[in-house]
Amino acid sequence: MSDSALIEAARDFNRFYTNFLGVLNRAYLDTPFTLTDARVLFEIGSHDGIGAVTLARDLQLDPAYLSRILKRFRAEALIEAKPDPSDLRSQIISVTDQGRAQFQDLGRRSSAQIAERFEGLALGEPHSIVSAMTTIRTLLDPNAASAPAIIRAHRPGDIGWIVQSQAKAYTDEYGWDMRFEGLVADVAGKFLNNFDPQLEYCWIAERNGINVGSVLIANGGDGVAKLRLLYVDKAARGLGLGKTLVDECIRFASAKKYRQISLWTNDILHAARSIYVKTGFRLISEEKHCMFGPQENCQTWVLDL
Amino acid sequence: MSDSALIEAARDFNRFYTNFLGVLNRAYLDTPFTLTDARVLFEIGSHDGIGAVTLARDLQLDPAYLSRILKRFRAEALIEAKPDPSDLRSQIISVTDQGRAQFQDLGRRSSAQIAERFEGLALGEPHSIVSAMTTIRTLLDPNAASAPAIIRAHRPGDIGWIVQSQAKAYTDEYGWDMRFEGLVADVAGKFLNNFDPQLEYCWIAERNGINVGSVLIANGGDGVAKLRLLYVDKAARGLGLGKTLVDECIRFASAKKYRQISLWTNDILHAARSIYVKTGFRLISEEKHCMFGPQENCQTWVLDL
DNA sequence: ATAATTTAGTTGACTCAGTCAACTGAATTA
DNA sequence: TAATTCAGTTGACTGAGTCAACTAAATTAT
Repeated sequence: MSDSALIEAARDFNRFYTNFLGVLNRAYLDTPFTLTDARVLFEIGSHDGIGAVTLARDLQLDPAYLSRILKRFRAEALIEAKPDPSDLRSQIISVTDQGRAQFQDLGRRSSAQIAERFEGLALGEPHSIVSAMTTIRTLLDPNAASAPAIIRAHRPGDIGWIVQSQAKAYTDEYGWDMRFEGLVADVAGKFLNNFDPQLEYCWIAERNGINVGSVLIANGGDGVAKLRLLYVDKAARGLGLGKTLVDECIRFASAKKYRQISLWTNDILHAARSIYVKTGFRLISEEKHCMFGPQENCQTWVLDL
Repeated sequence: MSDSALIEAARDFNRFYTNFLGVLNRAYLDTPFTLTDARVLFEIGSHDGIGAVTLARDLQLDPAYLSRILKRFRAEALIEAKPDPSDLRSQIISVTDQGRAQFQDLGRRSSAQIAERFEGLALGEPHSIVSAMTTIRTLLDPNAASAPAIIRAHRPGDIGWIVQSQAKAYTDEYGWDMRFEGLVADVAGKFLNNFDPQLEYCWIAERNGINVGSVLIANGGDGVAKLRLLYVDKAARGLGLGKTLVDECIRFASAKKYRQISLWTNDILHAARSIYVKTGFRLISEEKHCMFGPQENCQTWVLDL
C-alpha cells in the first residue's frame, strides 16, 4: 500500500470536492450574502454568545475582515454585540430574531441544494455518503472528540492486521527487513493453528472501528504463558494502551493458573520495555543478533505469578 | 437516520471540509499563484491540449476571467496556445517545460500538506479516509471513472494485508472459521521466511493506493511452481484483475524455467476456478474436506509449461 | 505600583480576484 | 445568404479580502 498513491487519491478528491462545494455554494447566489457571510452568520447562530476572536479562528478569517462583516450585520440588525463583563475588550455576539430568520433561510437553501443532489441517488446511497463523510471527519478533525479505544477478542482478519501493522511499523521506524514480517506471520499463524481457547487469547484494541493495538497469550507449556506481539499503533501511543493490554494478559494468565509469563523483545523498543518494567517483569537474558537487518539486542523477560 | 438528518450531517461535513480545504490551500500562500491559478495550471498540465471552453466548464470559471489568467500564463511562458486547425475559433492549450516545472512544484506542495495531515494517523486511517473519499466521489460524481489498478511487487506489510483480507472475505462470504486465517498466515509466513528472489515472487494489485488483489509464486521444488493466495477484493471484481494476476504468474514461471504450475483451491471459489480454466489449467484431483468449517471440495489444478 | 507587553477589536488604504456586458471573428443553422 | 450560435477577448467596474497602524483593556514583568 503506497503512501504516495494514497496522497494522490486524496488530492484528486480534494480537487473534485472543491468544485462540488463551489456548485453547492451557488445556493447563496440570489441572497445578499456571500459564502463568508453565510459561514459567519451560521457560526454565530449555532454558537450564541461567541466572541469575535474565536469566530475568526474557527472560520480562519482575517480579524479586520471579520470586524467589517460584523459591523455590517450590526447595522442590518442581524446580530447584537455587547461587551463581555469579564473582559471589556471582547464582545458577546448573538443573533437577533431577524438574524435567526436569515440564518434559517440560508440553512434551507443549503439543505435544498444537497437534497437536490441526493434526489437522483439509489435508496441507500445518501446514507453511504454520509457515513463516509463521518469517517473522514472523525479522522481528519483534530477537534473531533477522539473516541476511546475498546479492547476485544480477535476476529477474522485481525491476525493478518497484526502482521501487516507490525511489519509496516518496524520497517518504517527501525529499518527492519522482510524477515521480520516472516517471523510475525509465522508466530501469528502458529498461534491460530494451535489455538486453545481455554488457555490462549488474543486482545485487539480498536478505536473508531480501526485496530490500533494488539497482544496475545500463547501456551508455552510447563505452566509458562508466552506474551507475544504486543503492539500499539503510532496514532494511539501515549494513552496507556500498551499497559492496559499487558495488564489484561497478566490478569488472564493468573486466572488460568499459569505460573509464569515470559516474553521476547528487542531493547530498541523502549516503550514496550518500560511497560514490562512497570508491570513487574524482570530481564533474564540478553543477546546480540541481526535477525532483521540492523544489529539489535534481543531480550527475554519473565514475570512470576 | 432520516433524510433531513442525513442532509444536516452532509451540511455539517461541508462546513468542516470548506475549512479543511482552506487550510490545505495555504500551500500556495508563498507561491505567486492563487488557488484558481493552481487549479487552472493543474488542469492544463493533466489534460494537455485542452480547450479554454472545456477548461472553464470543468473548473466552473468565468470565461472572461479564465481568458485573463491564460493571457498571463502565456506572458510568463507557462503555457502555449495554438489555434485548433479543425475549429479556428478555439485553441489548443498545452504547458511549456517551464509550466510543467511549476505545475509539479505546486503538486509537491499540495502533497506535502496532505502528507503532513496523514502523518499522525494510525496505519489504516489514511486508507480509511481515501476509501471513504472514493465512496463519496463515486456516488456524487456521475463522471467518476474508477482509477485503473496497478500491479507491483510486495512491500512490507503486504503479506499481512493478504492474510487479513482473505481471512475477512472468506469468513464473511463463506462462513469459514479461524483455521483458514491460520492456514493463510502459515503459507504467507513460510513464503517470506524461505523467500528466494530468483524463483519466487509476490504480486500486489493496488488501486488509488489501496490494495485490491494479490497472488504469489513459490518454489515447490522439482521444477514445480506453486501459485498461491490468489485474491481479488470485492470492490475490484469483474475487471479481469484475477486473470491479469494469473497471467503474470504464468509469464514469470515460464521465464524462470519451471516445468509446471500447480495450485490448490476450493470448488466454491467459482471466479477463481473460471480463471484457471481460461488460462489452461486442468483439474487433476478433488477431495472433500471440512478444514474451515463448512464442507468443501478442495481441488488441485496444474498447468504444464 | 508602574512600565512594558500582549490581546480584542477597529479603521484607513489599498489591490487584485472575479463579474458583467459588449465586442470580434469563425462556425453552424435557417 | 442571412441569422444565429459559439470561442475567446477586452473594457469597466466592484467589492471581497489584506496589511499595517491604531485604541483601549488586560496581563506580565520590573
